[in-house]
Amino acid sequence: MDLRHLRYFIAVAEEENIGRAAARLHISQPPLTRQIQQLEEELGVRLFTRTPRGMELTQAGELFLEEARNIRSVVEQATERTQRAGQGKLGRLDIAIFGSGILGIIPRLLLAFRNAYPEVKTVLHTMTKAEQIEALRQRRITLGFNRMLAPLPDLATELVATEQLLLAVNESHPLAREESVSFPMLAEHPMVLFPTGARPNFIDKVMRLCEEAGFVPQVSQEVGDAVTGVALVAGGFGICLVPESVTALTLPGVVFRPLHDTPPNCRIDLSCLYRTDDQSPILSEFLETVRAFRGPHVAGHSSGIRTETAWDAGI
Amino acid sequence: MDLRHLRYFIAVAEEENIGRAAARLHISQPPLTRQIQQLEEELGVRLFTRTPRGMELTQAGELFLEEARNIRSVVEQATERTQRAGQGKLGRLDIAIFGSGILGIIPRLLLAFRNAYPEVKTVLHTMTKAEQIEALRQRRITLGFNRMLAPLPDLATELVATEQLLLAVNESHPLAREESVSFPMLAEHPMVLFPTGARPNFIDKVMRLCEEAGFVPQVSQEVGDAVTGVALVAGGFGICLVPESVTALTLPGVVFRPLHDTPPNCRIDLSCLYRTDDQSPILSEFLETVRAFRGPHVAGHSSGIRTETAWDAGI
DNA sequence: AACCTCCATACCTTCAAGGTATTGTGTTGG
DNA sequence: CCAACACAATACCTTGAAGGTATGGAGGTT
Repeated sequence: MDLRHLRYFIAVAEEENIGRAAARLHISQPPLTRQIQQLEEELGVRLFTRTPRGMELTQAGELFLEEARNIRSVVEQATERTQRAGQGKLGRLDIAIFGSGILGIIPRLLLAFRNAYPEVKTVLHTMTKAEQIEALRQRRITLGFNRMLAPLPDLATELVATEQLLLAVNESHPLAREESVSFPMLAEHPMVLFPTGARPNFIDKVMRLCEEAGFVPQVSQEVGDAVTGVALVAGGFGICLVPESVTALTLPGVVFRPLHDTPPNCRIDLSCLYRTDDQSPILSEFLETVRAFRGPHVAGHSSGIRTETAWDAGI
Repeated sequence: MDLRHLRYFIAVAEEENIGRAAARLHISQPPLTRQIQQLEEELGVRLFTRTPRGMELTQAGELFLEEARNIRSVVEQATERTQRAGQGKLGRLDIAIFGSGILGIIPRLLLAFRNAYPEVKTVLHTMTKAEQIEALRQRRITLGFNRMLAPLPDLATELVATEQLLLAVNESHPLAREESVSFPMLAEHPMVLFPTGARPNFIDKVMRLCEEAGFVPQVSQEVGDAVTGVALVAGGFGICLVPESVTALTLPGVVFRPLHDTPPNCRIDLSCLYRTDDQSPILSEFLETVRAFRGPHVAGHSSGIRTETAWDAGI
């Protein structure tokens, strides 16, 4: 049995006349007669009683008509859903974020994507950079957000945004009295650094900037993520350089101060990471959303900065 | 798209290898490759990613696999249900019964049929003989139960059973003192007759039997059905001849007495009536059940009596 | 009786599914 | 590093079934 048989059967059942049904199907009458006979033979069931006025459904035929219409609609829905899946409009996207990634840009980006593609279920996983790379290679996730991603042969990156660095200080700290601070002013002040773990990371960036400013920072503590770093600042452990998105987090006693006289590379990137061999249309659509989102939000700061450039600036 | 495409797709998706899938489908590899390409092209969706180790489903392909399996099972169920419908094992049977038909044999017959064909929904309609004939011609019912059915060109009958006649009398009536009664004893006693309506009917039978016994009955009242007749006997309106199945109905003050020295035609038939042109397998199965049921239950009384004979004996 | 309207049958044509042989492309093993 | 292997893709041929035209045959109507 074929879907063609069902289409023909439905037409004959509705027209109650083979000739008219054949016209509707744009075929001639004899083949249609044969297809119906064939269908009846294959099922072993008389679907029509032939009357002088045409074809009349038997009770079994009535039942089969309902079933045939049902099959038709199930097939239609299946193809439609599959096509939407093929266009990246339906499905599932597993995304990894890092610890403080829930602050700032990422949630707004995810919201924009979910509004544009409501039928794509996004699943968030919190992972470190190394875990993200591992998970991408094992295909447990499709995309990861992170900073300072080194180029890898099997993984590609797409810049999402670049952010300013800000100084987080305790309100009782001498530097809190400044409107804004410059790099050399940071020398001699104990500094909280993050994250621990795989290099290169934000620590290297800070170390290099300090070095360029002519000093080596005093490390008071190394911690896992920016949120913990700011919490230590609140506790008086020292000062801490953070990306601007961390200001979304307000802790009592902590104030943020901009940096002045900073070199052009004194910005930190936020990128997403994915398999170069991933052809998933959902990923493509997500990356399109990222590009569209990056335009209005980082224009003037980093528009035109390519993945490679972001990396070069990163270390 | 064809059901063949779905079958092939499922095989390839399950084997993750066109060659093995082709072997499983008993075709060679190249046609299968082409069918899959064709399916992808028609849907406009890549369903597989070709790897050196075989075929791997894309996300859209995973979705389509679920859909394809679903379609397959829907089609299987549709054919199976249609086949059962074609064998008369699934569907609906509209049956008409007459007023007192709910007494006696019919409910037992219907129960037997429902046990044998649990998926056939039987719908009962109470109709007079004339209404049954009309409803059969309009196809509103498939089968009617009645007594004393005259042969009609477009309708056929099947004898279900023959029943004895019994005398229903009030317990205070003189005839109630007899163990059994003979026809001549009925003369002079006012008699309740039924049913009113289309002839020939039970009245004609009773009138003829009285005539053969040499008297014309005194009619005290004509009523619509046996139940009303017996109710009038309870009320003292007179005596009433009824088929034996009416004894299922016990009314206070009414007793039933057998008739003795009765002629062989002093039995009343119960038959079912259906269209001669009705090919419905459900009807055939029902008639088979009737025949099987008639055997053990009326053996010795009327086995071997054909439809025509029943009628001949009826009037 | 002639005609009309159906469906069914006979016979031909064509197109696509299936087969065989082969190529191309990655991966693996010596 | 080359040869062998495994896989899908392509080229080309064969065949079977779907579709077309012409016609038959049955039941009903004027």
